[in-house]
Amino acid sequence: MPVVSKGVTKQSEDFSKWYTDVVKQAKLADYGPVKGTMVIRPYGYAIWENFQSILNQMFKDTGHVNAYFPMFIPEHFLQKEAEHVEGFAPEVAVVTHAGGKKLDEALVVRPTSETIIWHMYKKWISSYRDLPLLINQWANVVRWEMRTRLFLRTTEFLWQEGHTAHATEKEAQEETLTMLEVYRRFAEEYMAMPVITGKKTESEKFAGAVSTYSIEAMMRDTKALQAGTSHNLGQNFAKAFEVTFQNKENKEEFVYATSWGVSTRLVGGLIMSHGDDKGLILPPKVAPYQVVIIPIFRNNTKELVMDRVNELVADMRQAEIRVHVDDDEKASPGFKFNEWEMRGVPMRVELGPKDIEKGQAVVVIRHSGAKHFIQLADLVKFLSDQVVTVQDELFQRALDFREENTHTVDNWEDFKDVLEHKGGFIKAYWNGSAEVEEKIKNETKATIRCIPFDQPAESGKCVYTGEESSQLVIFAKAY
RNA sequence: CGGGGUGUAGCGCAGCCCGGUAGCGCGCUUCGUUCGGGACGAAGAGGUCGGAGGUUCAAAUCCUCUCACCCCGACCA
Repeated sequence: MPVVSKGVTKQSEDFSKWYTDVVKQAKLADYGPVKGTMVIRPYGYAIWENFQSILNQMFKDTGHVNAYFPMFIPEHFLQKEAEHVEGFAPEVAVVTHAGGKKLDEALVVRPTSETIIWHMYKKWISSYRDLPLLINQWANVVRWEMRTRLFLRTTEFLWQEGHTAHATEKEAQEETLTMLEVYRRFAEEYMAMPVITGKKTESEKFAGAVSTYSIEAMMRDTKALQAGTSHNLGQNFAKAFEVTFQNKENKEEFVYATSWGVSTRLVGGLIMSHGDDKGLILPPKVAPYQVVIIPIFRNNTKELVMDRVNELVADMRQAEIRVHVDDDEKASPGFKFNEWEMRGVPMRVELGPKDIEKGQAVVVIRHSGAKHFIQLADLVKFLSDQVVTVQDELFQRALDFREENTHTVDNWEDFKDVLEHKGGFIKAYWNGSAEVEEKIKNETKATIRCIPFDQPAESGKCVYTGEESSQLVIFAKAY
């Protein structure tokens, strides 16, 4: 027999390769024919759909409604906000020809929708009574990035973008932080992915924003992933698009804005937060299948086993457990065990004639490998409990991992040493200078991920200059 | 845009240096035996060798041009 590679590359060998192997072998996504594009396959899309339905409810619970704006934007719209155009111009795709002829004005394929949305908001807002306007859209956007990676950075990606308009600066700031908190809860409670919330530095903020906030997660190679952002846009877009309203005092004023978004990048974050050398590990709350049943039978025991399996499936569905039965007779049980472990299903139930004789089933937990023999009568209850337990354990495990790989340093030598030999997040004081931030980036490739909300009471010394500084920030190499 | 690589069956690759009948593994189809940690046997199907041009009696192989994708870097809510 020739040596055939089975499974995925080990994380310790080549994390990047591991990631690509998992995405492809677990059938989450595939490369599209155009550079940087991605086909999201049904199993990957099912994860995204779970994200969508949970987030959508959270948006509605915070007062937002959905709408849809066109993907084509007149080129001059983008130029109305100076910082915005500077930030996005290099990466927009532009349509110059359509309908068989050259267009009078080229059309930009949206890299984000602020401009077209604020063009419309101008028509819709005239009084304080029209505010706040709280709209979200689920859409695709296109950014012509030079380097792409499946889910993490693709030429076209799916996301949601919230765009809100407010009468006061205070309200806009509250909205910005409310949505960041929605993202934090989603990441931690559903994706089991611990995140650090904080503010972006001036150089890292969104093009056109007054301030940007983000949630930052640590991947299993200890690199950082910006998993969601929320921007306070101040009056920048209102001024660019002349969106004013009359306040209660009958005075005309520019509207205050926010925007916030998360994308299919979150799927990449999910993969890299929990996976191991066997492949994907999915938290139960967002897994397409929470349980996979592997029936084990021969011809003469098929009916016996499948009857029992069908009963169990009905009971599990009753209990709202997402269950899949792999009754493919072409593949052996051993093959299926490996296959579904690689695809990250949180729990596996094995049921064969021997089990039925004993009135039990074998349950194996994906992330721990723990094996349980459970009486059939107790099975649904056990699995329901495990949905919660596994979810908690995955979060705790990811949190422990992040803490183990977060280092506090107070001088430049240690900073370089830790970054080179240990990696991970570095907590250090920073004097607030963009110049210093830039130097650190150039010398080490580490960037300031955020200025965490969670700040110590006392000040410290800037890790680069030694100056007394009040801000403790998170440095890391990032995706 | 710079550096490196790869285009040959659905996927992964060999063949190219040294021109002469296009091959291997996996997958796929059919049948049978299997089935509790990646089963086995037998019989099959499947190819404009990325594209264009050139050299030659003859090109996957040599030459020229070209296109695409991947990796590293620069760049990047």
